[in-house]
Amino acid sequence: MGEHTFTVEEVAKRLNITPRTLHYYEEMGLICPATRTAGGHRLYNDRVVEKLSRILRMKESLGISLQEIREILDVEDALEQLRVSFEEKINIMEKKSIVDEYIQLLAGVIAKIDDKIASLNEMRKNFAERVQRTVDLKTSLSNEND
Amino acid sequence: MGEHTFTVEEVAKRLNITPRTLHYYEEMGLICPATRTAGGHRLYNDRVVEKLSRILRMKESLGISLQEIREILDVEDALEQLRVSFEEKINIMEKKSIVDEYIQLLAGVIAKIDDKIASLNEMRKNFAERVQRTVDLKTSLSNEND
DNA sequence: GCACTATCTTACGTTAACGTCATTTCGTCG
DNA sequence: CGACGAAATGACGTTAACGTAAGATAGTGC
Repeated sequence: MGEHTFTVEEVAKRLNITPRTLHYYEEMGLICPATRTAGGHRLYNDRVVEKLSRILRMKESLGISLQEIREILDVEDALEQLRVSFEEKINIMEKKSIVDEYIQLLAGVIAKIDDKIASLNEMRKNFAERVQRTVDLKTSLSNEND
Repeated sequence: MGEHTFTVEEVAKRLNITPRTLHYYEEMGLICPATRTAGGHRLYNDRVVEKLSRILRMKESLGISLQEIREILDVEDALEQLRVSFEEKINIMEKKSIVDEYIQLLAGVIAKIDDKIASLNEMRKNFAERVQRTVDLKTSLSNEND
């Protein structure tokens, strides 16, 4: 029952990026391969591919840096650790601090997303108006040869 | 009835950028100052400031390069020329070609905007769910000290 | 076992979008 | 008019996010 794994090239092709990008994201501490072959070749699984596609969406749509993405992922990982070892009696205040940090962070991200959506809607409207005026211009151009 | 003009620093402060950015955008052919003083100091007017804030919005919200922005602005300028000298009997086919090019270009931009908005909405939903789960976790943490 | 292609690691190269001097000239205010 | 803070014009520096090339292994099909 070994889960499905992918080579570097398979992942790259699937996400429409290059192997170099995978290496780079690993250098930056954003991801790490699920495992390696005896010879040292990287093997990824669905979980990592999912994470990667999230990273790419954040980068592309949200336009934030890999550094900022890393901060989000780091807190998420800490949170995951917290869920897994939930029963462990590590300092409760410390747990709460991680949770609060995450909520704060995401609140900021969501606010940013909302701003962006609002701005994009405005731009869309603006561009649509320009297109409309240009279509009108085109119409009047057609009536010019009479 | 000379229109209001602004110095480099005034514009920079107003748009929250640096003078260097203004110089750079001018180098790239994105803008040019309305006029200059006898001594060569740049003077901007409201029109240029408006254009600049559009450029910044495109860059920030749309996340496109200055190069792509320039292409849009170039076609807009050609279109403006066309409106101004509308009566001139320059080749009608040429006019139509400019108009069509602009409509094509903006259609692409608008499509991109729509994609982006859709993607951002998805991400927003995803993040909101994560926040919700984390808030739940926090609640269960509060019940831990009993 | 061998040929051939994919990967690995290391390291230097590249591009966009400015930042940061340095030097010189300009605008203006007492 | 003299000083002093902006502005101009080079020109080199910087950073993020990869690209690219090289030399050495690893994986794979026959």
